[in-house]
Amino acid sequence: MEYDFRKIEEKWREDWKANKVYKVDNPSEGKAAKPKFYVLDMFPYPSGAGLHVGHPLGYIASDIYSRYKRLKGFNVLHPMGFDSFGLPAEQYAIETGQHPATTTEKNITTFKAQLDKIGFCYDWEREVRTSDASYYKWTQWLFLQLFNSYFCNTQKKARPISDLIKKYETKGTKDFTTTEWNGYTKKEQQDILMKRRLAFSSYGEVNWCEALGTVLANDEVVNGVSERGGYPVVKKKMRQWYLRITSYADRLLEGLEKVEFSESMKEMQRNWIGKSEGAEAEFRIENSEFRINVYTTRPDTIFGVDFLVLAPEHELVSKITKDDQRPKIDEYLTYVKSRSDRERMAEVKQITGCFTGAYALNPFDGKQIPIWIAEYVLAGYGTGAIMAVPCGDQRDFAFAKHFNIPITNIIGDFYNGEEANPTKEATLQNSGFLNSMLMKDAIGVAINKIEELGIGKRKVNYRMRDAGFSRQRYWGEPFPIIWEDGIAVPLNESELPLELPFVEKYGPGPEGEGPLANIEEWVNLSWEEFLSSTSVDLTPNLAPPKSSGSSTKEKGTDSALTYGYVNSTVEEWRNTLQFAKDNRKNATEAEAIMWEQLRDRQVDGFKFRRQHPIAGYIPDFVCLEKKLIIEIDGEYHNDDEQKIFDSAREKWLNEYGYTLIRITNEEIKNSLSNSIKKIKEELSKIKTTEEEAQTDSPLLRRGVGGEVKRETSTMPGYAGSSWYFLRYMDPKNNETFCDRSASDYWNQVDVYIGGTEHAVGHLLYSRMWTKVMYDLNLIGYDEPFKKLVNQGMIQGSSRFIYQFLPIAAEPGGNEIIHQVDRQIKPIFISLNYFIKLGKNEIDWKEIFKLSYKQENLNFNIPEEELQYYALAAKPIRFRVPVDLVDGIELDIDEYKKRRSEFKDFIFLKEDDGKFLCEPEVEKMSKSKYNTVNPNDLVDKYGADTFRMYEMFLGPVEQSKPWDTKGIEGVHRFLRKLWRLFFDDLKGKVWNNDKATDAELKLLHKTIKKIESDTENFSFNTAVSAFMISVNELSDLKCYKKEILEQLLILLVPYAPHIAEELWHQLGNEGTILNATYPKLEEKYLVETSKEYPISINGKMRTTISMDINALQPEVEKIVLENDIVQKWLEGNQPKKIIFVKGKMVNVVI
RNA sequence: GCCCAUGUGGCGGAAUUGGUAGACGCAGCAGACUCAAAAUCUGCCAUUCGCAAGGGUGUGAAGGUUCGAUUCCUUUCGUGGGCACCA
Repeated sequence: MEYDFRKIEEKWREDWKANKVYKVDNPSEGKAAKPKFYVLDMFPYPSGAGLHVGHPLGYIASDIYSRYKRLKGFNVLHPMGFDSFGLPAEQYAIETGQHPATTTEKNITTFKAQLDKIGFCYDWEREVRTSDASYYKWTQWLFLQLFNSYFCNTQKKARPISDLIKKYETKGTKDFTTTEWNGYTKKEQQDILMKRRLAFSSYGEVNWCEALGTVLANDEVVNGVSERGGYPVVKKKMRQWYLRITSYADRLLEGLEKVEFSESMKEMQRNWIGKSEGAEAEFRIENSEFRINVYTTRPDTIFGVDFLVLAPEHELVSKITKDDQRPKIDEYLTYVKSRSDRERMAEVKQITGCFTGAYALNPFDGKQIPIWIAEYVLAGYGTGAIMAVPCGDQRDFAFAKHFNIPITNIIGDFYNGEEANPTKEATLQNSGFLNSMLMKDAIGVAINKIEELGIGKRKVNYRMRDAGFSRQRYWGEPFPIIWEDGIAVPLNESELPLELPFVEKYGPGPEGEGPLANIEEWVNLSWEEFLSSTSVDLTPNLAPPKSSGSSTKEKGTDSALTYGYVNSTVEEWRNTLQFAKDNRKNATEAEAIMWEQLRDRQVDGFKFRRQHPIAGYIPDFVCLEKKLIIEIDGEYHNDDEQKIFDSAREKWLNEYGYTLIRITNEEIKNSLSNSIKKIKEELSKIKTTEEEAQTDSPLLRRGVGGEVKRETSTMPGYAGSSWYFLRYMDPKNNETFCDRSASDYWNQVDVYIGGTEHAVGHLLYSRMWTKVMYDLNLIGYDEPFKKLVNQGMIQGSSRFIYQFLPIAAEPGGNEIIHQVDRQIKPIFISLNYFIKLGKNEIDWKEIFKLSYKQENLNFNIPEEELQYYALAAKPIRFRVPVDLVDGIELDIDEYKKRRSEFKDFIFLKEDDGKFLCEPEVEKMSKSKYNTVNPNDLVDKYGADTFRMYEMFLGPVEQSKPWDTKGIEGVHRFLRKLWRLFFDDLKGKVWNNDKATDAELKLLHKTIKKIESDTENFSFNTAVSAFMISVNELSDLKCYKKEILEQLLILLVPYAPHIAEELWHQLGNEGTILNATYPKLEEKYLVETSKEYPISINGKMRTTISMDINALQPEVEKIVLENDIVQKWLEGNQPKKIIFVKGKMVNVVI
């Protein structure tokens, strides 16, 4: 019986699928739950190119670990999904017109088929896709949680924005009083709140390309022009959404202490957050009331300040520049403006700057300090101004030298005049009250002094900025936001998901807006949407007003059924709002008196609004919390006809839960207190639930008329990936993003596997979201990933060949005098000729001659003509597809078949007839012709071989170039394993014999090694341990079920198919995945003797077998009797004998 | 410029806390089986001197600590990745 891996693997894949062996259940209530374990891969972006061998590396590692944990008795969650929103699909759509949803769907199908072939244990019922409306509904919902939250600086956590509003309304802040707050317009209030929301809108600079009419990502801009087309790109201010991740800077730093990430990963995140502690200090400017605030981490060096530098954009620049310096400053400012950020960053060597003519005064000794501006100081960091200490900072030093600014030395011998020394260990000199202090001690002293003098304060600074959260693109989550007269109004939860509308064209909208801006009917809400998104019915009365003359008051004119304003279009609703506005200006005397009593929460703290439309009706006063309406009635209400209207209106209001009380003009004028008392009584009578009490005005949601339109940008790629790990726990829930019981059970991701490229982006954002969700009590933990394993990148191994096109040139000149000459054929040269050329060991003339000779062609070009060709000879480098290369040898015939234009070219081969390519390691990518498709390898060797080979390549964390060569070895191993069970000739060889001690020792040695290697993600050494084990079992001719069965269980995580097959061949029922992991029995591993290495002066010379329990005296005796040791001693006594029990012996001579 | 990682045979890579450098595999060489090939099996395989026994040299380079260093320290060079001229 042969190892027919194709049949076996297909059989078991189908069996596993049919029996749902990978289905993972959340624990049902009351049932005792197994311990959980959550293994997560970074889900892929389903690109059109499909998987290449680099992708599965991490997936195989996580699959092995998941299966291992399952065998160890855990309930393992190991899901997979797709990060399916993103730019490539949109670009592809622009190029081909295919809708991103279509191509994405297609790509996912390909990905899934590829993944399934490798035999991963995903429970596909838990698959998530970020571009599915059922998924992004919750991305939008979470965005609204961010939008509706603020960061409380005292509690250091997110809290509902309503808490902040309450505070503003009742207590005020240091910036405004309660009265001021209540007096602000809604727009003003919302603008203030926007400055605190965790998801907020603000203006920011983007890369704007006028020619393409679009905003570009940083990597789409190359050297100041667009990558596509090379059009100029400028900075443009646009309204953008941001996440206030800076508020979480400290907690993101602290959180790193309690997660298992690699040190380098933590370091990268720390650098990104860039926390620095220092001080802000004020420098007075000579003869001026202005002061410059600088931020410094080294206040100890303050006596070494020789100049100040402002960022060119600093607001004080124009104010302090002296007249005689102004032309120069202006010139410099023009220069800086012409330079892109990229240029300002790129040219490190070039020192530029300009003196303002103004001087600052050192706050401690009053020394005059010249003030400069320079582009190396950035406006966005710190205060945009620095104090320059040339003896301690290399950049400041270079600047001082360049502009001949005298340098003060405050560190004595530590400064050599040649370069700056940023030490903190020097003893300070020339430093006033800090003299003779150690710099690192002086930092604190200096800060204290600064604070004491009131010229500054201790300050913590962060490099990290708030995260841009909007993209002017189509293929992303639409924002659940409607703009109403410049106010961002969130959608109701019931309106989610806000689905991405279908479009035909993906081009940018007007003014750099995203493609969604082109869809008018989507941007401008329809009346139905407008209605459905409000919290009350706005159309109680659809009948139109009779005539324009008499219908501006609420009194109807023709029938009892007409009692309100008509709202059947957005336009009409705006009219109603306008009427309400007008009404407020034309209050009656009684209304005015009453308003003075009701405003500003004077009545028992309840908020009243006046002339505030409730649907098609505008009451005089309304308290929305209690749904209490107060009408101030004039005499016409005594009119019979009006009474009909009034009672009909009241009935309608009652239906909507409103209470109405009427007070006449006279009552107010005669007895105001009675009227108020009446209102108070009514207020206390009405019982409202907490929820009702918090209901916002329906108008808060739908503006005060004017412009109403949807947000047209979409969310960035990391929106969906910031929380997907939670959705896997409860993927189908339509009531909530993830049920709390599910997130409590599965808890944190125990092991997260993925590449380092996400070190600062995705990992920081998802950590932030998790913290927000935790603060808002949506989940029970504030770090998403307990342990992170970084898989290395599998690089491609490209192959290059060199071509020589014979183009003749005039001697001494570059001008080409002949194009391709018919007489000389184009030539490809094998690698060694190229190397020889580089070393001038051969020249082109010889290459020509050799090539012709190789092809048996007559070479008849005169020598004097030949030199023209040689002069112009420059080899052209070509990539060749790696699948045509064996090692570095190119299959010329196949290559000529594929590239027919080369069929008549000469390929100059090596002496042994081989044509060699130049290898180079690069990123694996389709465009570099160096991708290897896992499917091809699975077809050829099987999934088990492929899995084990990927692991065998080296440590998971390490980057390495792909090389298919070694896969044979792993395949041989599996076949050798198979032969322990079945022999090609003899058939079944496994038996039920009792295992010997030696065999059991081998088994348990293997268990120990495999278990610890798997636990430590050292899969490459585990594979080699399997090989050793199988080799030894073969040598022992051990075909015993007792041993082999255990070995199979160890092997399941690595090679699940063959393990399952042999498990069943041994007569077992049910999947091997439900087997129990072998238990290590130390007793089989006990050794009695040890082969000690014997070193002479640290150099190993021989080994001696000794009792494991032997002690120093007997060991010394045995060792000294040894012939080899004797020889080295040459009759002398050793100086010392070092004996480490169980390790080694070293004889020192 | 700064930060992180990394450097071991022809190749991928092994080597608990400092304790036999090169496990395992690939490639290569020699041999067995075979009409032959495939498959399989056996042996050799860092380098150098030597017939051998046995030595010398070897973990990017140079120093250091140590009885002993691939491992720890200092300096330095190369490669890969990240960044922000970040005060």
